[in-house]
Amino acid sequence: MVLERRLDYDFYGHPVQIKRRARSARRSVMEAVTAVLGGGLRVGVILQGKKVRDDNKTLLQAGISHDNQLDALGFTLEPISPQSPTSLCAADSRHIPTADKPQLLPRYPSSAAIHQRNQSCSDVLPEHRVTSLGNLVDSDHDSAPSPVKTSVDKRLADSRAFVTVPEMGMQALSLLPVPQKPKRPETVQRRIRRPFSVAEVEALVQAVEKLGTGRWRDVKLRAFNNAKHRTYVDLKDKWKTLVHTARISPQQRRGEPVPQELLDRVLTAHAFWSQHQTKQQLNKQHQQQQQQPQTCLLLQ
DNA sequence: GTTAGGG
DNA sequence: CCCTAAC
Repeated sequence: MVLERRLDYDFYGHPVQIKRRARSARRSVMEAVTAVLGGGLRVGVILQGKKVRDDNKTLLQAGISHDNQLDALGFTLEPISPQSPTSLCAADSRHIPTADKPQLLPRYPSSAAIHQRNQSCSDVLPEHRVTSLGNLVDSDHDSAPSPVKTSVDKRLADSRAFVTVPEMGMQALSLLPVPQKPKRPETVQRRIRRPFSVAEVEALVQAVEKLGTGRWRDVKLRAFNNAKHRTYVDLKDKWKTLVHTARISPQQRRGEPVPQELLDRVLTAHAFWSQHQTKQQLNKQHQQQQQQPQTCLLLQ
């Protein structure tokens, strides 16, 4: 179910169409609601007098029986704790400057979100050197400054309002109008961009040369086990761009130049493992074709 | 949770 | 980087 389409932008400011599905819906709703309320409130859900904290838990897990009517639905509006680290890192301001007043619209609607995303709040990374061929890429200085753990226990005490809506059923609630166009859909926290250093590229190339292009989990564990901000998906993506970079003319490349020697190794490894994958697929097909007659014989 | 690709 | 269908 495609909920909406919004304009996003890639690194170079080119508009990109992104399909947003149910998984992203909750973030959007939270942003819209908080925007309407002025950005100074957080929204909690209350069912049958019990506060629903963990969205991943079922109502039953939250201690709420399901055999009752969902007529005891309510919500809380609480001020965001002033202790919450609402400050943003410098690298976070990627959005186009407008007349908006960011101070009135905190990027983080909840402290939980802050804890999830704080990792991205480190600034430009200092360059680090490769010391050995093993786990050369570490992330000690990459990891973001540890956030201040705000106590969430006093949130209930800070509640300013508690409203129940017994008349409103689930259906009506789901139809509550949501602002069609939040001022800045871009408010969805996105990981800060962290260009791969030459050292990282070196580590990636060496790992792929050894493991191939279909085991990114292992590549991550092998060469980026200490780089928390580099997921195996990131490594897969980086390899893709490396192959592309190696194929285009040096004049078209941007960013910190990658030594040609590395790019050559990229192409070599890419070619090698491509054939490797093709061979394996052929073997697979041959095995299947050879098994077919056997099963036929067995059936006869 | 991983892989693999398009966006 | 993000998003997600497939596995």
